[in-house]
Amino acid sequence: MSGMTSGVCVESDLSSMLQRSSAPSHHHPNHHGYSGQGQVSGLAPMLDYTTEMDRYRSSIASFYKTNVNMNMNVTNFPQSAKLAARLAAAAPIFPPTAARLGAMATTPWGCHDNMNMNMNHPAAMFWGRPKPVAATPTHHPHHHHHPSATPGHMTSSHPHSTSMHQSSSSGSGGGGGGGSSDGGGAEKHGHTASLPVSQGTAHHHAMASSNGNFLPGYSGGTDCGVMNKQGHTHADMMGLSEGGSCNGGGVMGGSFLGGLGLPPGVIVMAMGSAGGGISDASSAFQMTGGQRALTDCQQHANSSPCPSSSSPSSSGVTAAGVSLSSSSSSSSGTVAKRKRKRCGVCGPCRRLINCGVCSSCRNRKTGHQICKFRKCEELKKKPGGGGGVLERPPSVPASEAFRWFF
DNA sequence: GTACACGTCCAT
DNA sequence: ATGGACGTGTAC
Repeated sequence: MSGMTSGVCVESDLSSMLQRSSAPSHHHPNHHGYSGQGQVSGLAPMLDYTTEMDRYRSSIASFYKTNVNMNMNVTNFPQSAKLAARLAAAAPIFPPTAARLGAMATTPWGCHDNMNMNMNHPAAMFWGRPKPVAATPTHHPHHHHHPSATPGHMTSSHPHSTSMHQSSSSGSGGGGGGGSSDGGGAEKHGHTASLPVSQGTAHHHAMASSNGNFLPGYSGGTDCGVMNKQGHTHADMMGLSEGGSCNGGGVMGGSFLGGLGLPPGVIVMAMGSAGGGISDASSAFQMTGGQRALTDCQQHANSSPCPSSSSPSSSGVTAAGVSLSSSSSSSSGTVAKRKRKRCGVCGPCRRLINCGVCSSCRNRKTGHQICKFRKCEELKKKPGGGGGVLERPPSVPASEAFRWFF
């Protein structure tokens, strides 16, 4: 951010300079100790110009760097990104609209920028054109953006740094277990590699950012494979993104917008599954999610295709997501605060074997914790999570279900 | 009863 | 803020 800020700042500086090129006085005494003193009134402008240009260039560079590293610079456009995401999620059938709206949302926002340029909007709008928000609607062609993953992905997913950490250290170890190798090592690699904006489609990032749930072991033949084809393994591959995964919304936007990608029919069908074809999705979950996949649905009761109705296994769980089980405390009217369960569909959940090297594995007896690499993404988040009714609608269900179709 | 794993507390 | 230890709920 600082880089961006400076970039903006410089830009204004430069523009102002250009406007009054001959003006000996500068309003940036900080940058040039002598400039403000008018000692070399004749050369000062020239020197300043040069230095300013240098700074200008470097700033631009840093700005780009920052943006790219920020995962499509979404963080710069949280509002629009969210909006777009929501729209996409809300009206998945018409992603173009959502996308467009998302883009629109961006525009005014940038224009609203205050004089302080806190948010660097001007700069973002100008320099960031190739990526950000536009990102939401534009480069969907290839990657699938997860509605929730988009905003704040980088930050929120950072908790992962932990696992990433481990993966790198234990690296092969983590994946070693199932030969899943977890791409721990490839992670960083992906980041640096995808820096250039020149890549027609910044799919690497988007992909990665949205993805996350994919452990190499599972990634085979899945939608996200697109990325693999690129030969890049993104940092988030370890299952970073919250509920990441190549989600439906993004995919749809992409396929519809770009006209490429998956057959519309398939997409529609997939989305339908999230709501109507629940059974399909759930079965998929069951297949790979493990025995608990079904019961886990209690977490997503709000928006997910919880197969509770069809799964007797989930004893005390109800469609409302509220525990009616006689067991737990719900002594009076207070909603029981049941233990959350694994979502069963995220990357970690789908992982079947323990790494055997993480602290949890090593201290299994005393730690009572599940392998770090198997720790459900959902459980890593705060329990409350703000209800997440709108914030991240179908983080797992819809998107995850979607995934199974590719 | 046992094993597993989530939630919480506490140390760093 | 992060990670470890422990209590305890849940499933078998």
